[in-house]
Amino acid sequence: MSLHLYDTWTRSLREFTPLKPGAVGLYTCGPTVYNYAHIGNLRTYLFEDGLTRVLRMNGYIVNHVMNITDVGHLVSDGDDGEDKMEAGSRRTGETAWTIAALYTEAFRADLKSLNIVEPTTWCKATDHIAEQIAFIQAIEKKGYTYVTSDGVYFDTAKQASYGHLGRLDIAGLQGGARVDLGEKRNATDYALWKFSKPEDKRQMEWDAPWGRGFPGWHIECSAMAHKYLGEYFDIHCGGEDHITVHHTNEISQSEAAYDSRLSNFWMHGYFLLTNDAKMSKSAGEFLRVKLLVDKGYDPIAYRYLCLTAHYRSQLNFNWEALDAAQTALDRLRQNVHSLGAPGPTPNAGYVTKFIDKLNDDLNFPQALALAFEVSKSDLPNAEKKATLLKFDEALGLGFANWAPKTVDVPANVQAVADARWVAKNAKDWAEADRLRGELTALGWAMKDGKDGFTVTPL
RNA sequence: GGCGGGUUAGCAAAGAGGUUAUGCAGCGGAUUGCAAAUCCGUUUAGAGCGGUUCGAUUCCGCUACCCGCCUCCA
Repeated sequence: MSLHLYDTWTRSLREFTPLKPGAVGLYTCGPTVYNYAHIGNLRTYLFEDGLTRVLRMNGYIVNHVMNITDVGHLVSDGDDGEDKMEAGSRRTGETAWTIAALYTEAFRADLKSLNIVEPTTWCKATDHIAEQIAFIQAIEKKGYTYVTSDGVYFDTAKQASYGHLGRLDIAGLQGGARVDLGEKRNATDYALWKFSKPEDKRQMEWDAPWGRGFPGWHIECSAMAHKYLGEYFDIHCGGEDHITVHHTNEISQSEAAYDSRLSNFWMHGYFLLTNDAKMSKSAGEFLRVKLLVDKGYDPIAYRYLCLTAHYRSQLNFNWEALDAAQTALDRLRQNVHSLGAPGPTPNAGYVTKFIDKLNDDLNFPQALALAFEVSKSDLPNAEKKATLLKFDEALGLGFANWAPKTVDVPANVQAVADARWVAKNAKDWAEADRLRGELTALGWAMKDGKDGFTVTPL
């Protein structure tokens, strides 16, 4: 089947056809680099990585743009909280610029550890201040802005189309508003430009026609997506939380400036839950890839775990599930490795079936199940291997480069093992068992094979 | 308060109106001097109540519970 993707804009599955034949313009909302990414954040990037891999498998050239938010993202409460970068700076004593560089590098290392293909273009908000100011001016020219004592705001009441993506019920919103409006005219109005307060002594601030300050959060994505992908491109992605506010406002800005809803498809990855609650940076558990590694897991096991659930379902993380993923991954890799050299062509029937599953809105759980079916099938080894390597172009589990870990065996351990092998072959079971005990005491396990043995640390 | 999603076996999690999801764990067997690994087989399902249907875990309704967004957020 041809590629079908779920579009949040229409709330339905739609056939994907690129706006320009053969090429796909993709924008994915990147991290705010004020802290490390947790594995919940990374689930969304894994979903987007799966998407780009499937697009490429369908033969498209993907122009993937991801932003780095290094300014303007406020800590709390609507539009009057503290800037996250400045807060991070105060917390650590480093400059805001150093913080941004540090966490950007950490983020890229996390992506790499999960075998996520990097975007073709990275763009930083602070490198595009001029574009953002120009974008705000375009919106201003159309008459959608107003100025308060603390910034320039978008007047959402003037935009009849506002809120379609999130299916916002504006009246209902106002009834339950939890945030003080301040000088904002409407609950849904949002900041385009914020003025520096003299007492804040900001490290990141710029001159603009309305006054010295910094850009609002939503404007960076609209401005940079516009710059790198044009007024209307194929797919825009982010986490499910972006549906009602961030993406709604990106669309709002773009419709105001140049009458475009920015992207043909809007896709959203759903949250990772821990203990049946959202994992968040501001509260509760904060699991980083580093913690998984410290606990002895391969980061790819986390990737595997994410593949077992559909991107539009929330995934409930627990350690038992990660254990299961690690074990399954190890066995699958070992199996693929043991198949030897791949043949020239994968099995066409299985590949078609595989792509069909992925083309049905990225059904990775079923695609993965198919990988197990192939692994257990009676295809010749070379063809089986070629097929599974082909699958891995989408799965990204790194089959091609994986090999069992080789360990250096200390000479004394090797000597005991050799002695036990001799005893075993002489059917001297008492001696063989005694030497096995000796190896255990040394911290090593010995596994007998048909023609030899292996020793591994316990 | 408004809007949206969910409830599947021990755990995680899919599809499909009637035919084994899958993985991990468990259990049984083969193999092994014993182990380990591997292979084969296999037990546990679909919140409750009602409706539609020859047939529903799958469609519809109600109830209960859970989660997300509406506020920084992946």
